[in-house]
Amino acid sequence: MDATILHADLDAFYASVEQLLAPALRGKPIAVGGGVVLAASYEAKAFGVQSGMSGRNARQLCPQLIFVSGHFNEYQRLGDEAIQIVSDYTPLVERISIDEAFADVAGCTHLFGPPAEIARTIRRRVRTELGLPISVGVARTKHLAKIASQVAKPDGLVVVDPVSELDFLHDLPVGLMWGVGPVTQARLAEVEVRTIGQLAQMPGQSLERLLGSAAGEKLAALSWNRDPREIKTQRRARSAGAQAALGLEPAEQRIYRPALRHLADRIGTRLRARSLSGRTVSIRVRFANLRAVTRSVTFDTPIATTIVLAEIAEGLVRAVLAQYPRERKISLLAIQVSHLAKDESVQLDLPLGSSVMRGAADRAVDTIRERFGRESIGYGSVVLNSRGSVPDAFRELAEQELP
DNA sequence: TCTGGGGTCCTAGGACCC
DNA sequence: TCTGGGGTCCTAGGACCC
Repeated sequence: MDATILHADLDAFYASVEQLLAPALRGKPIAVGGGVVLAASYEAKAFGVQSGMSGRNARQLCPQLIFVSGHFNEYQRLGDEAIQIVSDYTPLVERISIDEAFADVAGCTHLFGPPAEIARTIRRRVRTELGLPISVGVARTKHLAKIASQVAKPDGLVVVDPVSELDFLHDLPVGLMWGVGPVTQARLAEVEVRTIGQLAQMPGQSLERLLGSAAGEKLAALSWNRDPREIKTQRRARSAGAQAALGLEPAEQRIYRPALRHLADRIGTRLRARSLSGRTVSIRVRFANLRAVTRSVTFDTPIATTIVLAEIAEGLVRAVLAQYPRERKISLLAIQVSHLAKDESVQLDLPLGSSVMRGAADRAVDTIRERFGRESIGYGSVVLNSRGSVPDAFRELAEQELP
């Protein structure tokens, strides 16, 4: 089998877009965001600045760091255009996020040349047409292609020849593997496993004892480059959620009620726009000490109505707070809706009643927003504009396309 | 290094059914 | 009164990814 899987990944995407838009920022350490670093340029990463980090910490690591507020619409547009360039060569494209996609070019090499040639063309076009650096990995499997693009960064191309796959793979650190994060890495380090080759040498049983059966089995297979995953052009959303960091607020109804309504509103709008609804509603409450508790309920009938979602969530939050009476402050609230299903005939067979009225009210709000914008009507963002909050535009970028 | 917001998948225990 | 085994679903928590 040939190496026909490409993994294309825009480098330090948000930061690169900012440097593209403002040439004065090129070559300088910059961070998108303010209170929180949403993205960092390579120059900033060299100082240890990472996304997710608080702005204060980032500034400590890199005093000359330049903060810029994001051009979120540009991220969406340029991300779409980059993926479009990949799609010019094959319909088998699996978009992973705004700035990253897999592609299988097996069926189009007769038109465009060998995979490595296609990868070079994509990189050249993204550079000349969009002005952005993109790294590409080419290999026989998705996992290896993804690792290859990481190794290729920044602004590089790595092609893994099928005859030397294991030579390439086995010297690399385990942290490059899909599914190995800080916890797994630490557990492996305890048994002196640091490279993928060392992982491959571990007996399957001890690996499964260390990491659990699913993870152990998966990593064992990946370490020998056995990756059964195929390119999925369509993926089905399994949940939709929203969360808000509150800074630190009293655990009182006047705080959590409007916050939950706002979150329920965000989720409800997205679900209804796709005719989706979900049977399970989960909430998450994080206390002052960052300990988080989740509660969920599952119903026979699916839900997508804002006010129903909000009321269920509020009930769950109240139950949590009653269970932890000593926790007087909360730092985060979240709602998730899962067990999603497409609504075929939403209200048709429901008896007339309050839920129908509520659904109608939601659709009216949805319509008004389509016409006049999201801010024109709805639940105020009362508590949500406090310290830790992030622009709505950024949230929208993070949302997965619901099918 | 105490950190935002969007997700996916896995595990372990318990309820319940056959 | 004590006892099996398999399967499915739900819940709570956690690891991981971008």
